[in-house]
Parts: sequence; C-alpha cells; structure tokens
Amino acid sequence: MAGVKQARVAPVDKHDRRRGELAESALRTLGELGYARTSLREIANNSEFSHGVVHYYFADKLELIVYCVRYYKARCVTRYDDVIAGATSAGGLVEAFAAKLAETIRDEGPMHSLWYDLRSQSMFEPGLREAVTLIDQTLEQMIWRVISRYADLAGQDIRLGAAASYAMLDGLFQQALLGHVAGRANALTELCQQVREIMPLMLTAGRAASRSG
Amino acid sequence: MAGVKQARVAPVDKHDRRRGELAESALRTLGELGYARTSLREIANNSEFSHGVVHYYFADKLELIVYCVRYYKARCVTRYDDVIAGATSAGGLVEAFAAKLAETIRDEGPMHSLWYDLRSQSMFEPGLREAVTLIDQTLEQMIWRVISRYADLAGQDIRLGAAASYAMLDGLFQQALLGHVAGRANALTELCQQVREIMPLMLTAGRAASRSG
DNA sequence: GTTTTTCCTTGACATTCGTCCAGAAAAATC
DNA sequence: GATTTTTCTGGACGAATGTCAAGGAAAAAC
Repeated sequence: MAGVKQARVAPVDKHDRRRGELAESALRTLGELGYARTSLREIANNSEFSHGVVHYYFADKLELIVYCVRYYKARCVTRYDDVIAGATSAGGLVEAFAAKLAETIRDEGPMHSLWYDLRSQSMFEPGLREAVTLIDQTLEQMIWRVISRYADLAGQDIRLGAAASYAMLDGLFQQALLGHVAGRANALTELCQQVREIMPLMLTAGRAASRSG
Repeated sequence: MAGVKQARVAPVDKHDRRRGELAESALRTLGELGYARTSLREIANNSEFSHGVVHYYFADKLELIVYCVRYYKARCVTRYDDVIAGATSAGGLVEAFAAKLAETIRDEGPMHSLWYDLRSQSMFEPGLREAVTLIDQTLEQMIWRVISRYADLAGQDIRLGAAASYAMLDGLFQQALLGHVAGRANALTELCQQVREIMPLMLTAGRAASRSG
C-alpha cells in the first residue's frame, strides 16, 4: 500500500518505442499530405493502431508534431558527415556534396517538403517555434561543418558567416525541391551546377594557401 | 425575346471589384492565421460580408486562395523598382536594396509569412502550383532587375544565373523573416549586413569596366 | 411604380476534426 | 490461475469546416 513499487525495467523504454513508431507513421503521413491536411485519424490509419491510441501516448496533436520534428532531426544531423569524412580534395567535396543534396531530394522529397511546411507553420504557431529553431540551428551547423572542411581542403578562408552560408544554400536547396516536386526534370542537375558555382564564392580567393606540410 | 440584351456597362467590373475586396480580407486573415487555420467564415468575418457571399464570388476555397495569391503578386512586382531607379552608385543600390528588404519584413511580415506558407502548401496541393510558380518567376525577375542594375552601376558582369541569384537572396530573406517573427531583435540588421557582404559576390571581380560613354 | 435581375444573408447539410471515455484485451505481477 | 496494471479499441461528443439552397434586400430596367 505505502510505497509504490517500480518495475525494474523502466516502462518508459517501451513507451518511447511506441512513441517512435507513431512518430514514424506520422512522418510518413505528414510527408505525403502536409501539415494542413494531416489528421490524427489518418496518422493512426497509416500505423497499426487505432486513432484513440494517439492520445494515450501524446497529450495533443501539437505534442505529437513537435515530437515528430525532433524525431526527424535525429536522422538529418549526420547526413553529410560521410561527405565530409570521405573528401580528399576541395573539388571532390563539392561534387560529393552536390550529389548528396540532389540525392536526398530524390530519395526523401516528402520529408523535405514537410520540413519547409512545418518551418512555415512555425511562423503562425508559436508552439512549433522552439523545435523548428533548434533544427534550423542544427542544419546550420551541419552546413558549417561542410564549409569548414571545404575551406580546409582548399586552403582558403571562409568568407561568410554560418547563418548566411546556410541561408544561401538552403535557398538553393528549397528552389530545387520546389522544382523537383513540380516535376521539372532537370531541377536536380541544375542544383548541382549551382552548387558548383557557388561553393567557391564561399571562400576568399585570397592567399591563405595550404597549411599542411 | 430573341436577342439577349447586354448591359452596356459590364457587370464584370463590379464583380471583380468585390472579388478584390474579398481577396484583401482573405489576405489579411491568411497573413494572420496562415493557410492551415484560415476558414472561409473567418475570412468573411474580417470583411463586411457574411460567409455565404464567398461562394457567390468564388467557386470554392481553392479558387479564392489562388485568386488571392495572384492579387498579392500585383503588389509585389514593383517593390524594388524605386530602388533600381533611384540608385546612382553600386554601393548606394546595395544599401537601398538591403534597407528595402528589411523594411518590407518589418511592415509586411505577415504577408511574407503567408507567401512562404503557400509556397510550401503548393508542394502538397497541385492546384496551387501554377499560381505559386508564376509568382516565384516574377520575384526572380524582380531580383534579376536589381542585380542587372547593380552590375551596370558597378561596371562588372553578373556571375550567377537568375535562378541561383534569386534562390540565394530568397534564402537570406526567409531566414531573416523567420528570425523576425520569432522575435530575434537584430534579425533585420543582420540581414542588411549579409546583403552587403553577398551582393559583391554576385558580380565578377573582373574588368568589365563601365560601358557608358 | 412594377417587374426583373443582381446581390447578399441566414440557416442548414454532411463531414471531419481533436478530444475524451468506458471498457475490452493483453501483459505483468503476485 | 487470480489480480492488478498497462495497453489499446471503438464509439461518442461538441465544435468547426466547406458547401449549398431558399429567400429577403437592394439595385436596375422597364
């Protein structure tokens, strides 16, 4: 009666696993339909559970969405780390980076559409802002790592700040995504070409030269 | 009986005027609430009409939204034309352009939020794509005019294509808008600084020199 | 001034939404 | 195996939505 006994294996684990499963179903649905048209029932339909269960694991719709955004972030963080690690020359890095950008649009288009949808939503829904801002910062850092490595390989200095560098590349990426979704066939090859043109502008043409022995 | 008489003054004019009034109310509401949360009743409440009238002037919700997007475009097209016309030096144009970018975020923030919201929506709703694509092209051309004038004043060549130039600046603008909406105090001054840094990169450092007599 | 046409309001409709709940089913505990 | 706890179901609720129609109000035409 007195002390409440706790199971030795935390039920939180199972709880969080289910939340993860629901988040995946939700992301699949959100990626297809977008934020505005996605209902909790539709999310449940795309999962193996019924619509009532959503409220068992999440307080309300916003909490589910925010959880999804955070869940989605975890997959993105390391997307270009292979590119960074594998590059052996500045030109090679640009090529690999551009190819990876195009690849992720091709393979994960709906997820990116969703990201821009939610980021726009956050301008109207303050409850989304914190999670969205956090992801945006994470993406900015990811891009910053790419550019830092690029500068390192090129033996030059970085010209712009992290925010500006990310914003510019994000603008290119977004336009390519829009074009791709709209069915413009060469949207992705154009993106690659644009990246090739722009990346050198990120660095000083200056004389920093190589620092390796 | 036979021939149907036509009024000499086309009633289409009045019809279109009303559509414009409704579009303005709709844009005001959409700018506040975003696409997802805006209902036809809310739009009507923010106008001087009742909710039924919307269906008298528009077939359905999508047609109203599309009309709004097109209506909104008409105001944007010439936003930077004064900047172009008034600039007398490359540096002056950059300053005026940056200031105007910041000003329109400050004064018309909700409208820009709406634009990015609708552009994201268009990735999920094919019915929006045509109108959105058209506006995006118009904006691209607007930016292109600015850059052309800039190159002209600087006596240099343009380095990038219209699409890439627009995408980059749009990325910066969007990040500034996000920061501004989120309440980051210095989002706009940072934007100005970024524009100052980036605009020179749009041109070749080359020797094209002045072409005027 | 009457008739006709245009314009707008009001109320209703079928859905769909987020949310909640009573209780079944399953799992864990004893 | 009985009991307690956790997990899930399916239905119900009120509110909100897009859509539409019947009819009044206003304007135009005659």
